[in-house]
Amino acid sequence: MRKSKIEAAESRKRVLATASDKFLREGINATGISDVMVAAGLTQGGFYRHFRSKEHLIAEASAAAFDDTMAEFEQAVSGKSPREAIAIIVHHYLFQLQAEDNNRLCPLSTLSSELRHSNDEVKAVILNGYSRLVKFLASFMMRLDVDDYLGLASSVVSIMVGAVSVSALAVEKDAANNILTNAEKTIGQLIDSAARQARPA
Amino acid sequence: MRKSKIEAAESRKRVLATASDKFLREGINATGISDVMVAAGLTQGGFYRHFRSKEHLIAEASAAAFDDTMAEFEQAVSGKSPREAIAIIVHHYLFQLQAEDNNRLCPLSTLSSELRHSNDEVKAVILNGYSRLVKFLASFMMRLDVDDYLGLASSVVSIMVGAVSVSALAVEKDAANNILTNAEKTIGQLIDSAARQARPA
DNA sequence: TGTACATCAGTGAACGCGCGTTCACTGATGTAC
DNA sequence: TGTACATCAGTGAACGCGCGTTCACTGATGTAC
Repeated sequence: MRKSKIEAAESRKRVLATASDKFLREGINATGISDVMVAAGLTQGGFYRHFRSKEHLIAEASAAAFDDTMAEFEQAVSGKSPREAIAIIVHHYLFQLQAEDNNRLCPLSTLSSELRHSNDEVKAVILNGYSRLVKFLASFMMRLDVDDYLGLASSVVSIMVGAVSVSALAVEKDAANNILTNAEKTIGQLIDSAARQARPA
Repeated sequence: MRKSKIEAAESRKRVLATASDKFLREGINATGISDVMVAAGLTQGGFYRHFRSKEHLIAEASAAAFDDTMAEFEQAVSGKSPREAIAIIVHHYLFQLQAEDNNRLCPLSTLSSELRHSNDEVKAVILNGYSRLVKFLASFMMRLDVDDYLGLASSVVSIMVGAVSVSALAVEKDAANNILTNAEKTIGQLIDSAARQARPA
């Protein structure tokens, strides 16, 4: 039954990707080890060859989710102007649950309250992802000569996370879209006014 | 062992208040029926005299939490000018977890992702609470002649919810305060510019 | 290169535990006469 | 107003279930000679 090191590494990746997907889509508490392993084409007993505990899986799966999200963003904005890049990121982020190919959800919005009581390692992973997103947005704001680009980026991420979190609870689709559209508009105004403020010297 | 109707009603209220507090502070999944009942001075078997299921308790406890939050806000802003009122609400909301007497947390920030997979009744309660908060804020913005007061209020709530959600995951207190302070500053700018825009005719 | 043995990825069953829920019971309260 | 009975708030033990984790085992892979 033993598999080669290459196969084992592939198994690990598959488990991680499956877990990440299931955690984001169905929630951490609702997703059991057995669910993940079976969906990854293995049996639950094998889990502990790859991860010490569910807590460790959560940490690694969250990190992987951020990696994927950031990679997708980086690809989506390549060659775009700072303004376009920001608009693309914001739109992608806000409508991540509405998109048809919604295969990249962000743990910040989707798992926040479920992670509030996990250990510091997991929290650190999530906050690190938050920082990466803030810095990524801030880099484009800097190129727009925004004064406090880190502060603004932080607030923009807060709006996005809040809007996605709340909209995910809306039973009616219109209510969700309304929240997200408002957030997008407000962010647009924030960028405009910060960029305009900075321009005249 | 039977208690009078008055005592029974008091028991129910006590269970509800205890549940609300424990859910917000320790999480819904981490809080068992037995935890709630014992903390309320009863035994777990009695729970089902008052509530049909945990799901129903969650719905009622969330509604109660919103009632309390809104009641506290209304009291805190009585007699204040619209600008002051908004500033007070925003500050109270943002620093709800940092406050020493943090006995009134908002389910929107604290339970969002845990509630994403509950039934429509629970979701409706939460979204209703969201609407109340938005309308409450909007009422003061209207008095500041803000054009799209509902839209702005919606975005302000999104910022607040996002900032509190993310800050709750920060291991270092400075990081949390930074996120919250940025959010507060950005909201201030939004209000200022929306109120200024509206003034000149 | 071929052989002998150790390793270990993966299996499938079992374990212990805590959860939400049910239930038979108690005895004070409420109600009908 | 007093009495007899039904009601039902609360108790405490039990139930069934699913969870995270452990474990003995298998047999292909890796390694040492």
